[in-house]
Amino acid sequence: MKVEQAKTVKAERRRRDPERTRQEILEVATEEFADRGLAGARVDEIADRTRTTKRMIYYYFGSKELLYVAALERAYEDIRIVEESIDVETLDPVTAIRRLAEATFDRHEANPNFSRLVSHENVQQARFVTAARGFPGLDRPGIKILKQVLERGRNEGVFRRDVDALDMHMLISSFCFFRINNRFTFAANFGRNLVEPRRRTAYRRMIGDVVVDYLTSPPAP
Amino acid sequence: MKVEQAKTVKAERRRRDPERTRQEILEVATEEFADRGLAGARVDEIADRTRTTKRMIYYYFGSKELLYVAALERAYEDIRIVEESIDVETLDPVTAIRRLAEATFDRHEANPNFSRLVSHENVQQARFVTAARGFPGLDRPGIKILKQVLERGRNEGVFRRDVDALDMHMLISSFCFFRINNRFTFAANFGRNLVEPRRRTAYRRMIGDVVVDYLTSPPAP
DNA sequence: GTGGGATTGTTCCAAGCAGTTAGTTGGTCC
DNA sequence: GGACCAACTAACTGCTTGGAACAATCCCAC
Repeated sequence: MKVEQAKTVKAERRRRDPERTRQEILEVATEEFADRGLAGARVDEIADRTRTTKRMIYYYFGSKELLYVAALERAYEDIRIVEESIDVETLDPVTAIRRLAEATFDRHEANPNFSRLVSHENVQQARFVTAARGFPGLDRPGIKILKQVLERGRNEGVFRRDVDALDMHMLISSFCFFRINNRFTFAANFGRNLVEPRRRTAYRRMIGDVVVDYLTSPPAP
Repeated sequence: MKVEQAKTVKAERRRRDPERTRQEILEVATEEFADRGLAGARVDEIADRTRTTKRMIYYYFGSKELLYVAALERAYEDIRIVEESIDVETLDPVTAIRRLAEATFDRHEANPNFSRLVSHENVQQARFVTAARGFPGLDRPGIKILKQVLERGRNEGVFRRDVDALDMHMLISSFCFFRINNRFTFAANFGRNLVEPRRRTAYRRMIGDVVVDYLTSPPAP
């Protein structure tokens, strides 16, 4: 079915469009690498699922590794774009932090390939995230916003003082990441589908509650 | 250096010891698979790092995949052993849940290869955790304990009522898992080493606080 | 139009790798 | 002391796969 389609499209081509070819390779590669990792992915397979040939992959990206890095970079960019769409400044800190948590939650949900690529990276000790110097922005804008909100909360006396922005980011990310990334083994081990639409809202609220409850509790002596 | 050592040991051998050979293969394989995943791992490499040969791997385990499954199974067993060492029954619910969170935290810290293997599994959609039917115990004992503690807390009126044991397990695991598993990309992106001994205690307390604060807050209307 | 750089297609190869074949050795039981 | 078998070794095989060679074709500037 899919193959048939692909073939049909393939037939009516031979119009030049470098940008589109590049994009298409990148898209297929992202999926393939997310699926199987750098070692598991097959360049031939990527080529077959594209409207172009293996030659083009090497023409545009040079090597399998460089293609992988390109896919990684794109994934990081994609996930960062949504970041600043919240008008955090006008909200009270408690609502603001909840919104931020929910935004992270949605982002992970919308971009499952991101988690999987990151997973692969970690498994090989972030060899390529580290290697690609000048890697897109380091997520910093998101952290800055977080920092501001935390500070306002502390100044207003509603947030505890013993957490910083990176800790908060970690708490939020871990929950969102785990829910997407580990849904398979979780389902296999406990028979619960973490991603089920029915549960989505509940978990979204849950991470919001977790964050708010934690931040608004006084630290233990 | 390492190679030298290995060679020396290799020289003084040819004593038969099947059980030990099996164990040694399994140990090296666990590391190799955790490092590189099923696709990335090399059977030759595993053999080289053992005091035995590739043929033995096939002799004892049959195939690369079966060896992988064996390693996975062992990892799950290892992580489950520590589980019941807490005398949760005698503690008040708040302390008990904190202890449970800390135990999970310690377990992940002590067993980083577990997280990595699980990560690989998820990346390939838990093909093998699912395949190996009768997979060791489904973590259930841990969940049962959690359930009891939550129930007692609810009965005593200190815990909120809108969370169940699996949700709690997920919240706790996600934090502990992320800290170990994503430490590399986190360090690369934010320059913070999550695993640094200096921070260990802080994060251990943090997950305890998070859990307790969340559970003891009244749910939003 | 046409020359030449930018793209795309086809074919092949050498290395890498899972898995095998064919045999050897050590130990145990009689 | 030798028969038998589980445990072991080494060398090999054939397939897969990243990558490169070598053309062919397109299309824009002039």
